[in-house]
Order: sequence, then C-alpha cells, then structure tokens
Amino acid sequence: MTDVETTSRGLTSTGPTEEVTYWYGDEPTDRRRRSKAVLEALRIYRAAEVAMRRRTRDSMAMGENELLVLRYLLRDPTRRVRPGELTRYLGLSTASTTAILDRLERSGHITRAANPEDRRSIFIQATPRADEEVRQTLGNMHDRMLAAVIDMSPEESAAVVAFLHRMSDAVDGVAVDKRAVDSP
Amino acid sequence: MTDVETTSRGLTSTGPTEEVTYWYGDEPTDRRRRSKAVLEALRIYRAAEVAMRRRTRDSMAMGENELLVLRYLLRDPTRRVRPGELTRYLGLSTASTTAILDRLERSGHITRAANPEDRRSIFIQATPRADEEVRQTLGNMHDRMLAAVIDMSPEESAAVVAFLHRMSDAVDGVAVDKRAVDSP
DNA sequence: CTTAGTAACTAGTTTGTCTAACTATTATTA
DNA sequence: TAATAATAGTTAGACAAACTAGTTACTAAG
Repeated sequence: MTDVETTSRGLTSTGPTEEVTYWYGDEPTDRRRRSKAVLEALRIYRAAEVAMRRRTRDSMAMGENELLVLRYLLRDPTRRVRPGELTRYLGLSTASTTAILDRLERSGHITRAANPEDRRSIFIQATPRADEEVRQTLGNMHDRMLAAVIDMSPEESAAVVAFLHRMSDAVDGVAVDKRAVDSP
Repeated sequence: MTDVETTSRGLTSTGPTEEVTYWYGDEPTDRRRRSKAVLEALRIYRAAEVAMRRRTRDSMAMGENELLVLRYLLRDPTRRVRPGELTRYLGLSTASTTAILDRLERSGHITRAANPEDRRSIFIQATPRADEEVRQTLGNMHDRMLAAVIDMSPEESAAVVAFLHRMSDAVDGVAVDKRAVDSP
C-alpha cells in the first residue's frame, strides 16, 4: 500500500484486465485476493481524486473551501443559499465562512444580496464568471463520469451502489468513541 | 443535490433498496436514472470519508499531514524512511516536512535516528505509542472494509473494480492543460 | 418593553504552509 | 588533491487560513 506515485497523471490507470478474472472453485484464497483488488482500486480512485482536487485548486488559485463553496452554489443556482448553510456544509466556524466569502467576493466569484424577509441574513450568489470558470475546469469531468457509468447493466449498477453503501458504513464507524481509554 | 447533512454519522447510509431495482425494457431513461444513483452513491461515500478523516484528525489532535506520515511509516515498520521520501510523498517543501517531523517528535510519535551511511541524512521511525494510537483509531476500519467486500461474487468484484478504474480515468483528465502538461 | 436568541461580522491569535538562507556532508572535477 | 558543485536537512521570517471571543443588528417570546 504505497500512495507515493499515484498522484501523478497516468499511473492511476493500471489496467484491471487480469486481476479480476475469476476461478471455478471459489476458494477463500481467491475471495481474499479479489477483496484486496477491490480495495486497491478504491484506494487508487481516492488518490486520483485528491490529485485532481489539487490540480484544480492550483489552476484556479483558490483554496479548497472556496472551491467547495462555488461548487455548492453552482449545483443549483436557483436556490437561495445563506452563509449559515455554508458554515454547516463546510463544518467551519461562522468567522471562517465570513472570511471565505470575503475572499470570494473580492475575487468577483460571488455577490452578497439582502434577504428581504429577514434583515439579519443575506443571500450568496455565484457570479457568471464563477460559473464559467468552474465549468471550464470541472465541466467535462462530470460528463466523463456520466459516460463511464451510463453503459453499466442493472446488475452492475446494483453491485456498485451496494458496495459504496457498505463502504460508507464502514468508514462511518471510525473514531466515534475514543478518549475513553487513554486520556492523560 | 445537497451535501449538507451527509457529513454526520448515520445519514450516509440511506437505504439503496428501491433505487436500483431494474426494469424489463432497459430504456434510456432507466439507464440515466441508474447512472445518477451510482454517482450519488459515490458522492455519499466521499462525504463519509471526508467526515471520517476529520473525526480522526480531531480525536488524535493531529493535522492531516502528520497522520499521513504516521500511516506511511507504520505501513512497513522495517523500512528505513528518510525525510526526503516523506517530502515527495506529501508533495510539500522540505521545510514543511521538517516542521511536521518536529511536531511529531515533540509529541512522541516519531524518533530521528542517524544514518551511518550518509551523515547528512537521518532515518525516521514511528514509536510504539504512534503505532498503538493509530491502530486504536483506524485499526478496525480496514477490517470492516474487508468484511464489506469479502462476500462479493467474482462478477460483482469485477463490476466494482472496472467502475473504479473508469472513475479514476475520468478524474485524471481534469485541469491538466493550462500549464505544463503531465511531467514524469 | 424587556430579554433571549440568531445571523453575520470584526479583531486578535494560532497553526501550518511557503521561500530563502544556512550548516554539514558527500560527490565531482580541474 | 584542492576547489567546487550537489545533496540532506534545518532555521528564520512572511503569509494565508483557520480558530475563539466579542460586537452589531435584527427577530421572537415573555
């Protein structure tokens, strides 16, 4: 399990051709080997995604959270999003959210608009420029992802979705207790 | 469409039961619906993982990169790892690596040892305490992940692995232009 | 009308990164 | 062999982005 080189383009697409061909007698050894191949593929995907995030962040000269905010806003441009919602989404303090919005406003990616119904709060809107920039760098990715799944059979889709849900459950259980044992 | 609540425990495991059942006539509409379900499941998994990382980091009072270094060191405790290797792994400057190692040394998670063959360089070793702490928080996760895939059929494994490889390729192509293209 | 609660912001601090300069050591070459 | 270049890691100082604590403006409840 070495993450080392997988962050550079090309190395993440190691051909799966033979790794997953299966046996007639489905012995425990084979199952273990297949399981490892699946987890390895997942790890490679994660590495590819982390690398993509960094490239995008660099090419847009923008922090991770700023980018997340833009993507969140652009996901449904009709929705009225307030800073508090972004605070919960990012899991940061309200102060940090304010700072992020300041930077995005200064760089011309968002605007702050008054909320007529509650004059304490405001609405955040992505500018056309933000839309264009994000679309230019990430736009094709979603299309490619969709193209990569559109040809899957119902059975394949079901297997993948079930797998992802089990994985989500697996990572959901980490570090929820802790500090009961060894705190100083 | 909203990432908002998916970062909290439990909400990531929305039952997939009906979303993926399939039709007799496999019309384009169904295929599109299935595709969206798959990508949605992937997005939920990602959110679960990000949340897990944060919980771990918080519970160990440690930065993301410190944790990455420890996991890297503990992956094969017999190997002699030098700071330069960690620098390349993390993709940071050598100065930042030094700072990270300073923090880890001060908190008792690593030790610096001399390299007798090249007195400019040193070896980094994780302490037993680091091993125990990491194992305690993340140890079970790998077991749970393995348990979540060990029962998959050869066909299911193949479908999942192929899916992950296609996804890796899809994200690999983002934002590679703009600057010097892929470098070796 | 007062008091409590909420939404966002400001100020000041801490953390973790960066670049540039530095020390010590090893490798190359004139 | 002496001079020079290259390498490994550290130190110093600057900056970006997070945090906590406190403020302002407003709404809701007694």
